[in-house]
This record gives sequence, structure tokens and C-alpha cells, in this order.
Amino acid sequence: MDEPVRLVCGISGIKELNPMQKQALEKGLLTGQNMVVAAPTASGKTLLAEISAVDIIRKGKKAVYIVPLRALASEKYEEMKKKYSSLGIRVGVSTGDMDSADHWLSDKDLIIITSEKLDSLLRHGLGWMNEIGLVIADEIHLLDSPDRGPTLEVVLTRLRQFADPRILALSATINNYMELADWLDAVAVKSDYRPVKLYRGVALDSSIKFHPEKTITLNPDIPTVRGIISDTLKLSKQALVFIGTRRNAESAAEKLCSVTEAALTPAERNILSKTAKAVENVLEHPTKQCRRLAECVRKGSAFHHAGLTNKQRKLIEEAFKSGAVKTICATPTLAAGINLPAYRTVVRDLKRFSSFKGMDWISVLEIEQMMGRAGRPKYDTEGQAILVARNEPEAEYIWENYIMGETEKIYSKLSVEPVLRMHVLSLIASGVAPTKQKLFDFFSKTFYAHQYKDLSNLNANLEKVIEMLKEFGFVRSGDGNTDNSGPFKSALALSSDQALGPTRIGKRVSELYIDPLTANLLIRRLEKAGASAPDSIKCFTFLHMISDTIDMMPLMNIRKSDYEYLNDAVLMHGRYILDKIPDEWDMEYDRFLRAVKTACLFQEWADEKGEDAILNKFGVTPGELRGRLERADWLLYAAQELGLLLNHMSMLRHIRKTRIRLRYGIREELVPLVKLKGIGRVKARKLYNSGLKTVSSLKNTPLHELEKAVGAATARKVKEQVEKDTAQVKYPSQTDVYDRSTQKTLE
DNA sequence: ATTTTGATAGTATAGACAGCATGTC
DNA sequence: CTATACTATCAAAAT
Repeated sequence: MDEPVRLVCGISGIKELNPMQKQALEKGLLTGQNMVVAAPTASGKTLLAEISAVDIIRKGKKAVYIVPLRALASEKYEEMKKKYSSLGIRVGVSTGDMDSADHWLSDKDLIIITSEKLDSLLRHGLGWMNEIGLVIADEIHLLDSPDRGPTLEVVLTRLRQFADPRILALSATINNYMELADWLDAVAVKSDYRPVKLYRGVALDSSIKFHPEKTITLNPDIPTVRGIISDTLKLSKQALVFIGTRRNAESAAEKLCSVTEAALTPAERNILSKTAKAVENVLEHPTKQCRRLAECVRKGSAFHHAGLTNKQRKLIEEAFKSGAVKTICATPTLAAGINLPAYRTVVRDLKRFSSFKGMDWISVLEIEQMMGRAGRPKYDTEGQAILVARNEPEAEYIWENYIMGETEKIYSKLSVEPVLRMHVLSLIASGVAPTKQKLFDFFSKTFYAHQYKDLSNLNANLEKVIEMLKEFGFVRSGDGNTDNSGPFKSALALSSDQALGPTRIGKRVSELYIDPLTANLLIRRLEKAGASAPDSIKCFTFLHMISDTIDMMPLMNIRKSDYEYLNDAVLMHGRYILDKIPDEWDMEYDRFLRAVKTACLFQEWADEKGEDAILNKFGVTPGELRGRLERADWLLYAAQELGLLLNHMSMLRHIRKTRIRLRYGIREELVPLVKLKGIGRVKARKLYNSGLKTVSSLKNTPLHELEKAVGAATARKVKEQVEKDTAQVKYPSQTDVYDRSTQKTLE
């Protein structure tokens, strides 16, 4: 046996490779071949990744492991670090919320990273590109996803072009894996082997028919899903239930409470009541949703979707792993993301709403992913995946398509214009495409080109995008004819190869990782703001500006009851909005109001309105609110950087203030106070309300008085800070902005 | 008089990546 | 262009 194999198996405690893994080795996993592995979830693909990583690292090169989710990156990081540190392998992880400097990664051997982050590193230029010996692309079938796929595709193409590492692509069992392998000049390994036997079945009323052949009959007096869960509990097992929408997931969890509650042991009840409390109190005031979740958890049932906070999600996952929570009703978050297997998975909703098709069947591939969660390796000898049908014809359709049918092919989504904008700019900005021909050449090496031989459509789109980027002033062409905007311009551009280069601002836009369209909008609005009267600029101006970008999509929905306060808001804030306000009968008006609603949401957050009140008023969940605030923060940063580059110095102070207010959820008067370490929203408010309104007033306050407001430890910390240096503690002046190193005045 | 039931209109419909620099209660 | 489920509201019916 080869040494890397022995090492990895030793560490993983594996005695024998499974058939799929053997096949991969036979086909040359360790011979320097590129390889595409198409095999089910939990079939041991990760082990192949580990073997080839160890192999390449021992040959003195780096391995890059691309994963689709941040959560997955940190999970994998922990796992790899634990397993391979002993071999002297230095494992690193880089995602958006961690480190951003690539020099930090240059002395790591195994780097775990999301495709977007890797893309971002490529834009900033990374020094260790040539040290990369292996790229592992996990879940490469996501190439098919319209919003995330193109990034992966571009990143892989770039790496192949400039570093030519070995590629190991791991995929679900997709239909056209050969096509993918051809593109990557790889050998293909296809396998249906699963270490845990999987029964896949269709449930209709009270009977479940499985493949391989097997039948289960349930209690006919209760609804199907409840019957399945009740049966699962009788076997002392757990189940995941996949539901189409959040709301339905919540109500389904509630309905299952009565079933799960009966099966709890006193010890479990104990654990659950603790988890329930934790789940209920992640925010300062529990919302309706929090209470609902807590109530379910107490009874051994739970729901799981993006509307929860991360903390809540983690708590639920843990409680499920510990066995106390018996069922989770989840939206597809759980299918793609975290590794949380169960004996049974139930897919209740096989249709989903899509704006252009109405209710439509979910793809086989996606259902396959959900079904793949069934059967826990190491614990179960088998797993069951159950698809729920509503009637006889539906049951037949489901059987034919999902149980016996084949998964779809995946298709490159690279030609979609929004993603082209991003990537074309990036390719030009980083010098990959110094001429138009080079840009075309680059795209001719993508999976898209491999798949659709005809590139005329793509090239036409590229032309369009280049023109757009030129108009925005992000790209200039080297033939010196940028300003001849006559009718011959496009003809000229078509016929000759044209040198392309980024402008300074274009380069920065590419690094900031925002859509060029968003960047353009921000720039135009900033220009307008710079030209308008200072008293027509305030917090709301910028909140609306960022709410109007496509990076803030999807827009918020407007309910009938929203119109009242929205109209008030337009009246009140209208003159602070940089955009023209459309007429009420205009088609645009609805869109406009939706952006205003987003801005209002932010405004109330920055006005210290209670979180529960905000959630209620705007009809958002805690998870959504967090998400939007995070994006807002990011866009405000981008706006700030663009403003800096374009010399809109008078704007910067406002933007920074807005950003601080939004980040902490505080009113203007508290902004100076939160500059202090150890002082956040709550304590700043306490200080302010006890009369300590400025940092300088803190200096003159005796310690014992500070203690009354913020407690002994914090008081001491604060005192230390104010005494060290009063001159800089003041509210950030305009000049601070020039020197970005003094942004955090206390340090 | 009070509660329960029923019809109707209104409402909303999965997920989550990136920049940058540090620390809330 | 297509569906579905939940909610709020108010009227009618049952207690």
C-alpha cells in the first residue's frame, strides 16, 4: 500500500478502503492524474481528498481545499487540524470572517477556503500560487448554481492556467460527470457505493414502498408525516424532515411536538429544557419565533432555517446530535450544509415556488442530497429516505423520477450577465486579460466553453460587459480611442484586438468584491451627494443608497399595512434621498418603496428601537436582520473606500458615522463612546443616561461613579483608556480619514 | 351574550459568498 | 402563465 494511504487510514482508523476508494486509487489517484469523483454523500470522498493532500504535501507542495460554505470550511478545518497536525502538516483556513492577508497562508500546507475567498485572494494577488500542487474542489456540481457556480468555474480556470495544479473534483452523482472530467482533463471515477445501506421510498397515506424492496405500514389514523415520526421513535431513532418554506417548517415542527414529547426520557427532558432556554434567550428580548422554537425544543422537536440566528442553529444541531431532539423540520439549509445525518430523512415537500414557473418540482439532484443525509455512518447499518406523496399519481411520478430516475446534468451558468460583470472586471484588473483577445481566450477554457461549443453568444455578452465597464470608468482600452463615442466605435472594437486595463477605481472595485453595477451606483450617488447642500445629507441618505443596490437584493416585501409608515418616511426623508423619487403611478414606485423599507429598517436599528419591535414591524426574522446588517456594513465600507478614492472627503465622516451607528445599533450621541474598548451599545447608553456624554467628561469622573454605571471591571478599563491619551479619543475628525492607520484611535 | 365556525382576502414563498479590523452583556 | 398554506378579518351560526 502506498505510504500516504497507510498514513491517512491509520489516522482515520480505517482498516480497508471501500470499493469506490479502491477504484480511485487504481485509476491513478496518486499518479498525478486529475480526477473527478462522482459518488453519493458520505461515501468516503473526503478520505480521497485527505490521501492526495497528504501525498502532495509530502512532496513539498500546497493543497487547497475549496468548500462551498463558510460553516463547512471551519468544520473541515477543525477536523483536519486535529487529524494531521501530528504529521507536521500545517492547516489553515481562510474565509470572510477570518484573516484576509494571504501572507498568513503562505506557510500553511493545507488551506481550506471558500471559492469566493479564493477568488478574492486571486484579485489581490497571491504570492504562493506556484506552490499549489493540488486543488480539491468539493461539491463541484455546484458549478450549476447560478449565483455561486461561476465563481468556482473562474477560479478553477485561473488556477489551471497559471499554476497548473493537480485537480481533484468531488461531486454528487451527476449525470454528465464525464463532461466535467473532459473539461478538467481528468479520469472519472463513478460509484454508487454507500457504506450505509440506503432504502429510498415513497410514502402515500399510511404505507411506504421502498427500493430496494421493502414495505412499511403505518398507523392509518394520523397524517403521514406524523405517522413516520411516530414509527421512527418506536425504533428509538431520529429523523430529519425537509419542508419547502420556513413557515411550514415551523408549523410542522409544532405539529410533531405531541409525538416527540411522549418519547422523552426524564434525562432528555432535562437537557432539552436547558437547550430551550438557551435558544429562547439568544437575543435580549425573545421574539415570537424564539419562543416558538423553545417551546418545540422543550418537547423534543425543532425547526431549522436561515431565519434563526447562527447560535440557535448550532444549539439545535448539537441537541440533535446528542439525541435529545428527536426530529428537525428543516428547509434545504440542512441538506447542502452541515453534516448532520439521521436514521431517516423525510422529504415532505417536493415542489417549490419559483417566481417564473410557479410551483415546480425540485431537481432530482437536490432531493438526492436530502436523501443522502439518511443513515449515520458508524452508528446505523442502514438508513431510510422517504419522499411523501399526496396522491396516487403523484406517488407514481415521484417513484419514477426520484427513486428510479437519474439525476440531471449540470450546466455552466457563466454566461449570466451579472456574474460576467464581476469576473470580467476582475480578469482585466488582475492582468489576466490584458487584451480583449486574451479575455476571450480565457473564457474559451472554461467549462461553459467546453459545454457550449458555440461562443458567439458569450462573446457578444463579453463585448457588452466590456463596454459597460468602460462607461463606468473602471476599464480603459489601450488603443487610446476611449472617448471616440461615434457610431463606428463598436465596429472598430470588434475588428481589432484591443488592449484592456483597469483604471485605479476599477482595480479597487474589483478588490472590494462588489458588483460593478453597485459600485457605479455608489459612485454616482456619492458624486451627487458631494454636489448637494450639506444639510440634505444625513444618515438616511446612505442607508437608502446601499438599500438600493443589487447587493442588497432581494428587496423587502411590502404589505398593505406598510404603506402608511412608508409614505410618512418618504415625506420625512424624501429630500435626503439622492435618487429621483418616482411618481406614485410609476412602475418604478413599488421598487422604490421596497428599497425605502429596507432603509427604514436600518434607520430604526440605528435609532435604538427594540429588536423585537423592529422584527415585528418589518416582518423579518432575526437571521434575516443579521444578514442584512452584515451586508449593509460591508456596502458602507465599500462606499467609504470609493469615496476616499474619489476625494469625496466631506462624505466620509458621514459614512463612517452611519457605519458605526448601524454596526452597534446606536444613535448619533453614542458614537464617540463606543470607540472605547469594552463599551458597546448597552453600556454606552448607560453611561450617556447617567450624564457621562463625552469621552472627556469620563476623564473627569471619579472611578467609583463610573462603576455605578458600567461595573467595576469595565470602569477600570475605561479609565485606563481615557487617561492614556485624551487628545485622540475625541470624535474622529475629518483628517483622520486621510490617514487610515489611525482609524481606530485607541489601541 | 358569548363563543365557535366559515368564508374571504391578503400575504409570502431556500440559501448566504465577499472587504477589513477587532472585541459585546 | 401555473400553487399552496397560513393569517387576519369579519360575518354567520351554534351554544
